[in-house]
Amino acid sequence: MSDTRQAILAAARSAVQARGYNALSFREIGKEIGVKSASIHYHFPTKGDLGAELARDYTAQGKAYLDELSACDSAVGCFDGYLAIFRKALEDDNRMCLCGIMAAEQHDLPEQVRVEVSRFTDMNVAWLESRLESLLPELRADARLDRAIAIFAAIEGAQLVARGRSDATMYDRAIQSYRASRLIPA
Amino acid sequence: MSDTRQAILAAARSAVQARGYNALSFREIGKEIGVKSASIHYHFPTKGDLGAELARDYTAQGKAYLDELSACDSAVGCFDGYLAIFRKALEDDNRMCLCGIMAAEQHDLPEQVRVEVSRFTDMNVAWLESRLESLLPELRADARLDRAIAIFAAIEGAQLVARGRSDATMYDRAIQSYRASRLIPA
DNA sequence: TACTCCCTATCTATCGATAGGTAGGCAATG
DNA sequence: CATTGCCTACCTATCGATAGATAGGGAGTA
Repeated sequence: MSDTRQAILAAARSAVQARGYNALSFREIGKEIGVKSASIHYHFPTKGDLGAELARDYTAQGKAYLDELSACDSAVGCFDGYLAIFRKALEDDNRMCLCGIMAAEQHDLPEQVRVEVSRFTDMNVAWLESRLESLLPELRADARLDRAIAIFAAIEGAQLVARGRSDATMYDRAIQSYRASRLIPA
Repeated sequence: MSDTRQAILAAARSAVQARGYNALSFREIGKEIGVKSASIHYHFPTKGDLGAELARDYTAQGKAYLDELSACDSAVGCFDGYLAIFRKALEDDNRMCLCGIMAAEQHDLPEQVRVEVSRFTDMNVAWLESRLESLLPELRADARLDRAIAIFAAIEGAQLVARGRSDATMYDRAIQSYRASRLIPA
C-alpha cells in the first residue's frame, strides 16, 4: 500500500480521535501530510470511504493487540492490558477511542461508517466475554454477555468523562471503583 | 423571558442532544422555530453564548429534578429515577445526555461551554455521592467520591454505547450488570 | 393630543472561511 | 502508450457573524 495512503490513514485517525468524524477535513489532513485535498479523494473517493476504512483498520489492529493479550498468563493481567489501551488514548493529548467518539456522532455518520463502529463494539464485547469465561464460570452465558457489554460501556464512559474534564486521573478513579465493586475482575 | 428565546433554547437543546454542539446551526434552529439566523444572534451574540446557556439551563433543570428525587422514600428507588432520565434520552429518538455528547466534543468547545459541561459533571457526582452516604456508610469519603464518579461514568458509557448501536436495550443490559455486580446499589 | 426618541425584535443582504467533491492536466513508471 | 498518483483550479453548499434597515411600542414632553 502506498506511503501516502498510510499517511492519510494515520493523520485521519489522529484527527478523529482528537476531534471526531465531523471535524475530519480533507484539507486539514492534506496540509498535515503534504498533499492537496484532491489527492486524498484519489485514495478515498468520499469521506465515508475514509471513515469506514479508518474504523475497519482500527478494529483489526485492536483485535491483533487483544489476541496477543489473550496469551498472557494471568487472567486478571489481561484486563490490566485492556484498561491500559484506553488510558493511553487519554494520555495522548486527551484523545478518545475512535469508535467511542464516533458513537457520539452516530446521527451524522454515513451508513458504511456506522456498521464499522458496530463491528468494533462487537469485537470488544466478544473478547471480553471470552475472558470472563474462565474468570466467572458461575455466570450463565447471557449474564456473561451482559457483563461484557457492561464492562465495555463502563470503560468507554470513564474515558468520555475523563476527557470531558481533561483529567486522566478521573479515568483511574472510575476504573479503581469498577474493580473495587467487582464489575471488572481484580 | 421572551418566547423566541425559549424556543431557541428548546430547539437548540434538542439538536445538540441529537447531533452534538458542532452540528448546531443558527440557520437550522431559525428554520425550525420560524425566525432568521440573524435574530438568534440578537438573543445569543455568539454560538458559544448559546452553548453555554444551554448547558447552564440543562444543569439547573437536572438539579431541580434530582432534588425532587432525593425526597423519595426508598434510597434504591432514587437510583431508579436517576437511571430513568438517561434511558429517556435514548427513547427520545436516540438522543444523548447534552453534556455527555459535549464531552466527546471537548476539543472544539469554546472555553465558556467547557466550564458548564464540567459543572454538570460536578453536580451529578455530588448528588450521587450524597445518595451513597446512607447506602454505603462503610466507605471512606474518598472511596465514596470515586464510586460516585464511577457510577456517573458507567451510566454515560452505557448511554453512549447503546446510542452507537441505536439499541436502548443495550443500556438496560449494562445497567442490569452494574447492579448485579453492585457497582450501582440494587 | 401629538410629536420625539429610544429600545426591542426582527428582517434582508452580505462577508470571509471552510466544507466535500469534481474535471482535467501533467509527469513518472512500467 | 496506459496506468498511477498527484496537481491546479474550480464548484456548490453551508457555516458563524455583521451591517443596515424597519416596524412597533413605550416613555417623556411640548
